[in-house]
Amino acid sequence: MITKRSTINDVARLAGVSIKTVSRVFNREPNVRQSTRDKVIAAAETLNYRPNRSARQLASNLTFVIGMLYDNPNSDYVTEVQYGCLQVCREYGYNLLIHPCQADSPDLIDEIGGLQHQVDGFIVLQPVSDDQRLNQLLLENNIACVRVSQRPFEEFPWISVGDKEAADQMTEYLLDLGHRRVGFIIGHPDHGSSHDRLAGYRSALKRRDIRYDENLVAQGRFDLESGLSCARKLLSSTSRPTAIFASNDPMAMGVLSAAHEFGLDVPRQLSVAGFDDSPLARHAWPPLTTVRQPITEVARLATNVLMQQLQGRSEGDSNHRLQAELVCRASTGSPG
Amino acid sequence: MITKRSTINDVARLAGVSIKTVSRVFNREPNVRQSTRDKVIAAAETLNYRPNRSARQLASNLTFVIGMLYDNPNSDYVTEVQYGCLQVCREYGYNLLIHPCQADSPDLIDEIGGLQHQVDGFIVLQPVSDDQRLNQLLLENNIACVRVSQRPFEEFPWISVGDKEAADQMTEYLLDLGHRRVGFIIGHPDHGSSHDRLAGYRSALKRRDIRYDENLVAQGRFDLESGLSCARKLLSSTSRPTAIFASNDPMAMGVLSAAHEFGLDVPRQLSVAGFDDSPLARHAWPPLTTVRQPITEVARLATNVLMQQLQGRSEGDSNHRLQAELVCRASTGSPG
DNA sequence: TATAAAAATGACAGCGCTGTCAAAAGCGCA
DNA sequence: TGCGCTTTTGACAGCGCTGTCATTTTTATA
Repeated sequence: MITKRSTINDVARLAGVSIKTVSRVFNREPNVRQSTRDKVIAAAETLNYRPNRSARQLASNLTFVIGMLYDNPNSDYVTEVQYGCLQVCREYGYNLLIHPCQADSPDLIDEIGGLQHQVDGFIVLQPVSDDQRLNQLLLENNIACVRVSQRPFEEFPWISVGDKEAADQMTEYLLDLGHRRVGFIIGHPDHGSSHDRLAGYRSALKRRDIRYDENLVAQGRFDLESGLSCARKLLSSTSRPTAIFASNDPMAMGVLSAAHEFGLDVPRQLSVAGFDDSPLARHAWPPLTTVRQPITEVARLATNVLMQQLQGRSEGDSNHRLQAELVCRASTGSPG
Repeated sequence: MITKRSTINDVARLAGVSIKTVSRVFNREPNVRQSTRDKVIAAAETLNYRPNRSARQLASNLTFVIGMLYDNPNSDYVTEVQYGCLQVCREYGYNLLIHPCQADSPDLIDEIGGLQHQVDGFIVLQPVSDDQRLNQLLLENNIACVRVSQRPFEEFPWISVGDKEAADQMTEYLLDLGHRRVGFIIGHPDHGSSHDRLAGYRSALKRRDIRYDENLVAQGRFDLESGLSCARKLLSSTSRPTAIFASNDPMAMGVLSAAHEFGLDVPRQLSVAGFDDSPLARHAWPPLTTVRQPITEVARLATNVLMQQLQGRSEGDSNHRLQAELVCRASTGSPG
C-alpha cells in the first residue's frame, strides 16, 4: 500500500503551529523557541515527514544540487573524487550531478549553459577547469564554482596539488639513488599538470647541476600506449637512461612493458617511476614507485569551499594547496 | 550582468498563446498544430527559455532524476556503467544521481528510503541488487527499478550477463589448449556472479569428463591480495595446476605476481586467465586473457528499460540477457 | 449547408515550499 | 503595572509549472 507522502501542512497541523514555523525548524533558522522546535520535530517524526525538494527548490530558487564537470579518462581518479565530494554533499543535504564531458567539444559551452539552472554551483576538475571558454562562461553568468587546477582564473577559488614539488621530489629521489640519466615522459600537452610535472623534473636537475637533456625527454599523452612508445624511443637511444620517470601510472606501465621487450630487469637495469598511485601502480610487477595525490582530500576541500561560497561565506584567500606524497615501491633502485 | 531567466509566461506572451500550449510543446504532447508548435519554439529560442525543472517536478510529481545504487570497488566498472547510463539519461532529459553505498550497512534501508522521493526510479547494480531487504523495500513502496543481477526478484525487470556461459567458455578454451589441471579462484562469496562463474567452470569440466578437484579451487574475495594468496596455495600443492582461471582481473593480477614469486614463466609454465577485461588486464605483463562484459550495453539497456517503465510501457518479458565475450591475450598458452 | 465528432487551445487551481511583512508574545526596567 | 524593546510566530502571496476540464476551432460526414 502506498501511503501519501506527508507535507509541511500535515506536520504544522499535528504540531499546532504554522507551516512557516515548520519551515524554520527544517531550515535551522534562528528565533524558534526550543519547545516549539521539539514539538515540530516530534510531529515530523511521527509523520515520517521529509521536505519536498522540488517545492523547496522552486520557492527558494535553489537546487541543492552541485554539478561536477570532468573529462578524465582515469576512472580511479574520477571515482575517488566523486566519493569525497559525495561525503561532503551529504553533510550539507546536497546532491551531486555528475557531468563527464569532452573538453574539446564545441558544444561544451551550450551543454554547460543548459546545466547552469539545474545546479547551485560547479566543481570543475582538470583539465576542463583550464578551458578558458568555460571559465569565461562561468564568470559572465556569475555561477558559483570551485576549480581544481594548477592555475588561478580570475577570482574563482581553486584547489591545487603541488605537482611540481612532487615531481621535483621524485626526480631528486631518483638522483639520490645514483641515477644520472633520468628519462622523463611528459603527460598530455593540454593538461596543466603536465607542465608542472615537467617543471618539477627540471628544477630538481637544475638544483643538482645536471644538464637538461632533450634526448631524455619524450612527449606522451597520459595513456599506456604513449608511455610504451616513448619508452621504446628513450631505450633505443645510444645513451639510454637508467631510470624513467613517467608523468602518470599508465604511462609508467607502458615503460614497464617496454622494459620487458628490451629484456631489462626492473629495477636492476632500469628504474621506473609513475605518478598518481592508481591501483594499477600497486598491482604492477614490480609494484610501482609513484606519487600519491590526496584525491579525496582535494574533493572534500573543493566541495567544502563551494558550500561556503553558496552560503555567502566566501573566504579571503581563494587558493588551497595540498601536497602530494612519494610512494616508494619496488620499481626503483640504484643503477647497475 | 545577470538577466533574469525567462519563464513559460514570457514565452507564451511572445508566441501569443497560453502557457498551457507552451507546456504542451515542451512536453511533446500531441494535439498541437505544427504552426503553433513552430511559433512557440521560435519564441522560446529568442528568449533562450529553459523549463524550470523544480516547477515541473513540483507540478507533475516527477523528479526527472534516476538514482544509481551500487557498491562496487571496481572503479572502471562503475565509471563505465555511469557513462552508459548517462548517455540514455540525456536522451530522455533525465539526470543521474549516483549513490554508492555499502551493501552490508545497517542504515542502507533508511538511506534509500530517504532517497526514494528524490528520484523516479532506480538502477541497482550488483551486489546491492541482491540485497533482499532492499528489494523488499523497493517492492513494498512500489518504486520503479531495474536490477542488474544474475537472478530475478519478483516481477522486477533485470539485466543479466551470461557469467556462467562465459566462465564455461573460458574453461573450455583452457582445456582446448591442452591443460588438464585448471585451477580456479572463486570470487567474493556475497557476489551472485561468483557462484555463476564457478558453475561455468564446473559445467565445462563436466562436459569434458574431467573430475572436479577441490584442491584446484580456492576461495578469493575479488581483490588482488586474495588472488595472490589463493595462487600461492594452489601453486604450492603437490600437483600444481598448469593454468589458473581467476574470477576477476585483480585476482588474476595476484596470480601473475605469485607466478613471479614461484619463478614461473607465464604462459609457458603457467597460463593465467581473468574476468572483466579491466584496463588492468590490458596493461598487465603479459597482457591478460580475460572475459569482456558488455558493461556499457548493460547500462544503456538498464536505463532504457527503466525509462520504458517510467513511461508506463512495461514489457512482457522482464529479463534481458547479454553475452560476455572471451578476450584472448598473451597470458595463456599450451602447457609445457 | 448543417451537425456531430475530433482536434486544438485556454482558464485556472494547486503542487509544497520560502520570503516578506505584520502581529503577538515575552522581557527588562522604571 | 505599563512602556519600549526584542524575540517568536503566523498570514499570505507566489515561485513556474502541469493537470483538469471547459471552450473554441477544425474536420469529417450526412
